Amino acid sequence: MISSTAEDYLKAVLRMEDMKEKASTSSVARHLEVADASVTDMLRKLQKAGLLEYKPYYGASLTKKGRMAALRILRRHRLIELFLNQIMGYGWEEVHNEAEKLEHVVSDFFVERVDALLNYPVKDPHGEVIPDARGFRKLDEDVCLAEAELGQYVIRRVISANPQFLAYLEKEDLLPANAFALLEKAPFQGPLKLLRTNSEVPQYIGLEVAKSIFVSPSQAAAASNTPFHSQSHDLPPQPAGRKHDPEIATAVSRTSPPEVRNLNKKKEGRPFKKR
Amino acid sequence: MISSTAEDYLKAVLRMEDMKEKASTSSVARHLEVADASVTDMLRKLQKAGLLEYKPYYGASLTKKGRMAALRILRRHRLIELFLNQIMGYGWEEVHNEAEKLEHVVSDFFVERVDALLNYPVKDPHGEVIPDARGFRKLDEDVCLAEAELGQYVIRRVISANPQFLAYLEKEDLLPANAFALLEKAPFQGPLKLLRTNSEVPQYIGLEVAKSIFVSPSQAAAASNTPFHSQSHDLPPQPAGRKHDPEIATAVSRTSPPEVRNLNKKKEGRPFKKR
DNA sequence: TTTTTACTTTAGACTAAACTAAATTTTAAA
DNA sequence: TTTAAAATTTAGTTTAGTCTAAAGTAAAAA
Repeated sequence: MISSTAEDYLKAVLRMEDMKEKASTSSVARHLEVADASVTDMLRKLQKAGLLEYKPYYGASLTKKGRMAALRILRRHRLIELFLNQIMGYGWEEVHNEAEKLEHVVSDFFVERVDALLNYPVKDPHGEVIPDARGFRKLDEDVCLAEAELGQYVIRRVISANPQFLAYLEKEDLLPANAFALLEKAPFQGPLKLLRTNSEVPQYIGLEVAKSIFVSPSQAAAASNTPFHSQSHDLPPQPAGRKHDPEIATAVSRTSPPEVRNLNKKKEGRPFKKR
Repeated sequence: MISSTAEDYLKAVLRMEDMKEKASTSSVARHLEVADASVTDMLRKLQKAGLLEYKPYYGASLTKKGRMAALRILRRHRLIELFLNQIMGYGWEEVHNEAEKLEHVVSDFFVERVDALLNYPVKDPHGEVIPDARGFRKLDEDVCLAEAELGQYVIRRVISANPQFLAYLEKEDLLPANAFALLEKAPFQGPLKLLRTNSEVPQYIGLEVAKSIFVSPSQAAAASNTPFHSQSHDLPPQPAGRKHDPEIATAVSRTSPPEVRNLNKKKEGRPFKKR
């Protein structure tokens, strides 16, 4: 049995591998807000359990077994986030912390129930892809807005667990699946000038904000309306080399949208954001 | 902060006090399936925290503070059970174990969301009363079927966490709110002969089974249809002596029934029981 | 090459929650 | 009233997860 603490470590290593960063002791420590020494300890335990390879002074990398365990938690986390948002009436900025707890506790039955209830969604409220039950996932091709050229874009995902930050983005209507034009980038870490599609007034956001937003170019009017279901044109061309990578899922067409309940949020009156 | 382990201890003591049993070290240990010595340890800690009075060799009793904490968990447990049953499509025999985990983990916001989603229910799927947010609860007047006289009854609650046992009761259609006549009681721990209202064939259940079922006499056709909402005639006459007992709730009339989703259960095909 | 800095590991200790075994207190029986 | 049995507490361990302080390693700067 993997403890929920261990699950958090695996998740952190997976996140870093996804970002193509080295999973060093200190970066894991920073992620989990524990002391470096605690990480060394745990990495050794996880290696003993066959969940990752760990070479002293060179950091860790997940084994197949560890990768599956991490993807299992990632799936739970993202399904639960969507569940909280769509069924329980949470705001998108509120889902992360609750999901962080539930993901370790809930039964597999619960998770599969949620999956069915939401009609087998492919993305969570932040635009992140939900791995399927076997750990497959189709990763979007996107770029960080902070590094993007001028042009037309669709927001793919937003990487942040900070409720205030997410609430700000919601206020600015910078949510996954929304389209906009990047008009200007001021020099010297200056702000970006954006124009949302179907909006007249341009808006300005700081570079730090842009660093958390990932986008893909929107050719013509191809922008998808919902972040929750894949469109076939989302599929990147299958790269040639990697035949059996469990994370490149075969395209599955999914149908009807999830049954969305229109609930109000806790500070009543504020209507539930329709996306 | 009260640990979830501590919460389990408080819940166990509350259950015993409800049953008018002494909360002795060994009985708590039996309930929680831990060693007696562990209980001694924990009771002392809980006393230090002001949650219960504990006299060595004579057992424990909850303080006001401890009682509130225990009722809070009880409320969570029962709301979550109903939530799993009504919204997540769990069978009534499946809800207990999942609720046992979730009750410690979920935020207050989640609990209040559930309460609202279920339209402020007063009973859980087993017929147990759900304390309100301030710890008030109106306890049903019921008797154990094993000790009941012959006559007409309504099932009030079923006390068991055993899924097989609960599945058996479901098969026999002995569920909270169902009405029946007790026709015979065979001597020497013999079986009971019942006739369910609107049924032709009598059924026989063992005395052990009857010990888990709590009933109240049904005068005429006064049987309530749903276990989830209080009927004003459920209210027992307010006892004279105890003016400020926080557990005797003032009667609150509650309206529309909860929105029930008709979901199928996991071993698909088996339709969700309508009550 | 040497030194400094940043990162990593080791060692030792702490807390919470559990356990077992032995000692003590209470209760019930002779 | 004494004694045996049952219940409870005490004492000493164990395990998981964390910490701090000190020491070691690697890489960058001088």
